[in-house]
Amino acid sequence: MMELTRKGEYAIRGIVYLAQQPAGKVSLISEIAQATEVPQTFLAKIFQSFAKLGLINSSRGTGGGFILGRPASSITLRQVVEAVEGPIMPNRCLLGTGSCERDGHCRVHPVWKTVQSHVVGILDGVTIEELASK
Amino acid sequence: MMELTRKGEYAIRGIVYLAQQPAGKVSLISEIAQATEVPQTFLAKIFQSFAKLGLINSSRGTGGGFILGRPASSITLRQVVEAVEGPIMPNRCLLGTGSCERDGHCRVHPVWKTVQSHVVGILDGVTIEELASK
DNA sequence: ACCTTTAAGACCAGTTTAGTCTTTTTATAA
DNA sequence: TTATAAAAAGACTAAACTGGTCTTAAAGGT
Ligand code: SF4
Ligand code: SF4
Repeated sequence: MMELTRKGEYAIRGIVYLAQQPAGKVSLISEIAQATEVPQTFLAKIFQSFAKLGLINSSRGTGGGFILGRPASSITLRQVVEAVEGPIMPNRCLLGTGSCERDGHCRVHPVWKTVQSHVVGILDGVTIEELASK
Repeated sequence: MMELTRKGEYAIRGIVYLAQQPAGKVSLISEIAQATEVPQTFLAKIFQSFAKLGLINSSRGTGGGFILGRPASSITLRQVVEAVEGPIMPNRCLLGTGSCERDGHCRVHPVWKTVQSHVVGILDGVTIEELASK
């Protein structure tokens, strides 16, 4: 239960690799894919999601590639995971009112809410900078 | 991310219903399915998993049905969820050594371990008795 | 015998996962 | 201005998983 998909795992590996590069260095997707042992075309998709959210900046053409969009210390593990896997949501009823007609009197509902806030708290407490340090 | 499946949701509803019945009362799968708004044949499968683990007792024939296998206070939400969804496992590398060759130096690994232990702790801290009280 | 009830397992449509492949766009360099 | 380099976009796919259904078998009661 609650397993991270390959996409999430690869996403973390990819952005951590970026954070480990010297400041200002632009990395090619081919280079990142090889270093992180992730299929290149799949990683490219993942990085597109990051770029849309501003987590990384991309540039095309000769000398192009990827670079962190903001300091590694301001990117949390939660942001990376949610960028590719969607919000952390242990049960459907946490989305909003009306998603389950039982949620008024349901005793299980608050348990899932607790789980959600704990997991969010843990992942928000870890930055990519911390993960990148060796 | 981390969403409980229908099977897990239905499993909880079903066993909580059983716990809400008067002591000694045997419930039919048709009755439970109707009360919990779960497809009957699907719920039957779920209850088979419970029976194998001893969480509930089943008997066939006239007068048969399902009854809790042990006190609701000694069944935790974790046991119920894991019975149908498998172990709580945020990432593959938590299964055992060797599942990821990076786990020695990996900084992400301990984060998933923390997530796992928190979620397990929360779900183990909730009994079906608590969920069944009205 | 006959009826009731769960057990077991085959089956299935739809969705998601984990990618691949091709074409297009943008940027640099000769 | 042409060639080259690189990411972006999107179509496509096989395999697995989800959320069930259906049929037959087994066990128990009358
Ligand atoms: S029954 Fe309770 S836990 Fe289940 S979806 Fe509804 S509100 Fe959430
Ligand atoms: S978190 Fe680290 S140890 Fe776990 S699968 Fe990812 S790289 Fe491997």
